[in-house]
Amino acid sequence: MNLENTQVQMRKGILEFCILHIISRGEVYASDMLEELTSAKIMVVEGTLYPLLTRLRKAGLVEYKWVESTSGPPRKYYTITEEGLAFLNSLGLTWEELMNSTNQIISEKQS
Amino acid sequence: MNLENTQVQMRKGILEFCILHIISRGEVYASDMLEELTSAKIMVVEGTLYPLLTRLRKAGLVEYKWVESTSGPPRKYYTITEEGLAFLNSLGLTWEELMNSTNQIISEKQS
DNA sequence: ACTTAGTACTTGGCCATGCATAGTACTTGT
DNA sequence: ACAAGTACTATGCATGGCCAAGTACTAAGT
Repeated sequence: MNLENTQVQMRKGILEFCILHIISRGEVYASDMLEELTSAKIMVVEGTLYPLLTRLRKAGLVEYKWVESTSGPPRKYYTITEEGLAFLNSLGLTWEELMNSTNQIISEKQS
Repeated sequence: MNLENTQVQMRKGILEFCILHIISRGEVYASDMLEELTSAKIMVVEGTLYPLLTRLRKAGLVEYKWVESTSGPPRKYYTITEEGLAFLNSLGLTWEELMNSTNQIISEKQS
């Protein structure tokens, strides 16, 4: 029951939401996402991101195509699917509700 | 990869935060917490709450005392400890940061 | 007295997910 | 050739929410 562990738990589910959103804005590959997540101070490592992308693809929420790179191996560029967009919308609502609920609770004063 | 599942994931970690906060506001027992969480639209069931309370107690973040009830079996009334208060403060910061980070990402427009 | 219903708490096992770690494959620079 | 950098893959672990079943105590009905 340490702080770091709880922080990890808080990120669960949110990550999926954030990544779907990033992909929905245009073609990106893994390193793009890592960069954006890091700049938003959401720490993510490869070992988390890649399996998640695989899950999203298997669920039909995203697709990818191989694109040759001028430096290094080819990259998987991801795009969101129709189904992914619908899912993203639902997640947006869920996030809104969760934020409201939590803020409602922590704004209650001592009774 | 269904919606309900992701909603569960999003709640992870947040729950701990919410419950600690509720306890910090005064003595409560499990049903009080369930009621408040439900009224804030955070769905929680017994099988989730009781193990969590046990974890919090083992970690020294909360304490409880048995109190006789006029109707039904005695109840465990929980209070927060010094250590729990400190932990709660850290979680508050973490929640703030997570909200900011997530909102930063989902507010980015199509590039 | 016995049964039924309601309340409070407990326990064991399942599953999804983030993460650590190690490994593969390709390209470029020296 | 070799090293370094980049991109992706695979395995196994720990955490924690949830389901389901169970225990224990009290109060009300007959």
